[in-house]
Amino acid sequence: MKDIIEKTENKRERILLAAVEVFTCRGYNSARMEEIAETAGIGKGTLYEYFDSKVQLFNEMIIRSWEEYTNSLTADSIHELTFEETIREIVKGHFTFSKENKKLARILFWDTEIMDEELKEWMYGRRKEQEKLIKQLVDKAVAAGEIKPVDNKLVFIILAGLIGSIWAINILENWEINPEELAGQLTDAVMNGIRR
Amino acid sequence: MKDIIEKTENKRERILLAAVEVFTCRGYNSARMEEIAETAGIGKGTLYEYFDSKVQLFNEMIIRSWEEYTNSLTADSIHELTFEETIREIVKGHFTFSKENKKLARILFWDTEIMDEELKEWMYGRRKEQEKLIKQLVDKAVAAGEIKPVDNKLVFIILAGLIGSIWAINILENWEINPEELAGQLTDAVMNGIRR
Amino acid sequence: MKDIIEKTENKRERILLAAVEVFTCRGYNSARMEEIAETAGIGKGTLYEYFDSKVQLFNEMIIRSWEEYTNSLTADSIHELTFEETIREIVKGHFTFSKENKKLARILFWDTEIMDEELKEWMYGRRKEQEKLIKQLVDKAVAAGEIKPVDNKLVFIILAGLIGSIWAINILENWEINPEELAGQLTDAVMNGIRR
Amino acid sequence: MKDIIEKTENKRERILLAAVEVFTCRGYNSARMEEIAETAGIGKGTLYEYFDSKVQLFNEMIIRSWEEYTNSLTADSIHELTFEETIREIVKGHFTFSKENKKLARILFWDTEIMDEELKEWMYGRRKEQEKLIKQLVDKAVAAGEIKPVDNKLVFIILAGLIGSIWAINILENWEINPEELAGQLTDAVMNGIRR
DNA sequence: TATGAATGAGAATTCATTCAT
DNA sequence: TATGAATGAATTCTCATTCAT
Repeated sequence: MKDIIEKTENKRERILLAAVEVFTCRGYNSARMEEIAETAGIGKGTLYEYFDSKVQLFNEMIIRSWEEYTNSLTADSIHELTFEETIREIVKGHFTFSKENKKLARILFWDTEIMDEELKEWMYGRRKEQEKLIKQLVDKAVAAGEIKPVDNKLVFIILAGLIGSIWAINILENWEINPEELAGQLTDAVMNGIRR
Repeated sequence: MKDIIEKTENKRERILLAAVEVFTCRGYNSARMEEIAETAGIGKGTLYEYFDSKVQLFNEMIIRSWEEYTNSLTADSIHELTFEETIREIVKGHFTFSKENKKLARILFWDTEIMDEELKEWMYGRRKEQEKLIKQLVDKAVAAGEIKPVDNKLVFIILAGLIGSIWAINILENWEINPEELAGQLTDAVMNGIRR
Repeated sequence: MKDIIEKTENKRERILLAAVEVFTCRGYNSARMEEIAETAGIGKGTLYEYFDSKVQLFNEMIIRSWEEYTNSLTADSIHELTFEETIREIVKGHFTFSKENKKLARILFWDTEIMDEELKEWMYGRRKEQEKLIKQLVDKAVAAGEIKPVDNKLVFIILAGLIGSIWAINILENWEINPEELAGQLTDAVMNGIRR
Repeated sequence: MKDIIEKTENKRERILLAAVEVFTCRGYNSARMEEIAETAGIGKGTLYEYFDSKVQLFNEMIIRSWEEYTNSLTADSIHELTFEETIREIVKGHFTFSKENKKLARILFWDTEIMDEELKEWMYGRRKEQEKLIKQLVDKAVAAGEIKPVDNKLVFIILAGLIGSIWAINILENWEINPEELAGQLTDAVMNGIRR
């Protein structure tokens, strides 16, 4: 991480990278602006040339991280896949991201305490987008006869749940499982159920 | 809430109720001991007659709330139910509790950052208990031929995910859904899958 | 000490004994009224039935202890002794008291920080009394030709100094010396000097 | 004092000077960090840029003051003096320092209660150094036949006593005496005794 | 533009003292 | 008279933010 930060020329970029590092390690409240500055290799005062306040820096960091996350999810090929394949890809992508960015994932998906109203609203908007996307997928799959005519909101809940659960497993334990394999099993369970 | 606190005679109880109120509204770090005292209708110093520190008060509040939660889940009849019925009861119970204790539920199930090591360990133990319980249910159901010979850890993940997801939905929106109905639909999806 | 306190019937007395115990162990600032109450075997509120405040309790304790100290010094036979014998008795008496009441001695003779103006003045008066006494002894001895026609204030300084020094030695180290012997040596030095 | 502080450019220095002022006037426990800051003419937070805590500031102040004290004592010519002259110089030096730093002297030489273990040990070491020095002087003087073959510890006690006494006289009264004169008289008494 | 020394508002906690019982 | 639960003023220390250089 240090190397990446050091190599980055753009100051704003360096600060954001340092913010990820420090906020995820310490949590919002325990993170010190000074440490962020040090990690970015700049002076404390310089932070305030690029960001108005701690909370604004945090918000921008979250927004940036979220964009990285969604970029990592959206494969170009997604439109040509079946519903089942799509679900598998989404679960796998999320799991991979969570595995690589354990602590960031927690803040991103669960630490609502530290968010101010502005960020909460922004986050709500993003989640709604996700929800809409999933619902479209479901509706398309239902129309195509691929799955039962199930409530699309229900499917979203199930998927969001699985995804959250994966994070929890990921964070609380050190479960060494292959993203590919887990995605396959979960998708199978969702598609076919567990009844004999 | 105010009325309930005012009616409570026992001081320790009043403080714990006030703590739930303030910690859940503000989050741990933004919660002020003074506000908790005011909410409890007592002096600031009195808090410290009953609890050693802010962190201890928080921990006791969490532990107490968890116990209330588990008490609300465990129906006496659980041993006579089929696996499917049991799952439905668990989901319903969790949803009901989460609906009634929205903000508490977030802290209880997701805000692990603010917990100190002691509390984290305690919580981890409780979760392991839950996990064990679910796994036993799964194994029994598999043995009885009720469900496929599925990995019991996988089922736990799925259930924990659904449960977490319900909370998220619950908190982010004001989704007016009947616990009974939701529990039925989710259980059906888990049992039978969504494939046509 | 505990036994003595327990045996004492008079409440005021018990509190004063407990105050000596706690103030000398903890120092004024670290002493807690609650601990004094506990040591005295009474309720915290009861302290305030007998003493107006912490500082007043401290003052009364000091005054009482000082009286005990001076009582221990004044032998009845003092008027029949020579100057040299008197000095020896005073040094010995002080040393014995300091040995038995190490911590009390420090507070009594040196901890002026914690004294309020009232107590400081009282203490000043007591010291002046001592000074006057010594000066009278010196003048008498000079008149009797027992010692050189030395400035009586100087002798007081020397004696007070020796006495303070004894306490310091006493407290800082654990010097195992016989009061009798030390008194003899010091008195000899003072009387005859150290020049060969 | 105020002027000296105001003239001092170095912040650390200003704080130490202010600390002497406030700690000696109020005593450790009654001294407020805020008052020290005000006296130093800086903000409260700035104190903590230079010193970690109240106790650390106090310790550094003591150590610094002690060094000033010992520097003031050690004349270069001390090795060429006779024992009697040396004693006279030491007493005079101590008296001069005590006169100029009345309240500081009390804390430095007598207020051991408020010192934490670390500082107590440091102080104990310094005192042992002094003791060793005096003992060497005594042994040399005995060997040279300058004084009686007296116990060197006894002489240390006597000297330490005189020195302590001087402070006490100094602080409790406003005795206007010439250091030179007092040193002469005391040294004479110690050397020759007071017996006619 | 970059800096970091200086700041002071704000928070947890303590404990002498009060007062209803 | 005796009590101890309740109190809140007072204190240390933190750290985001500012601003002179």
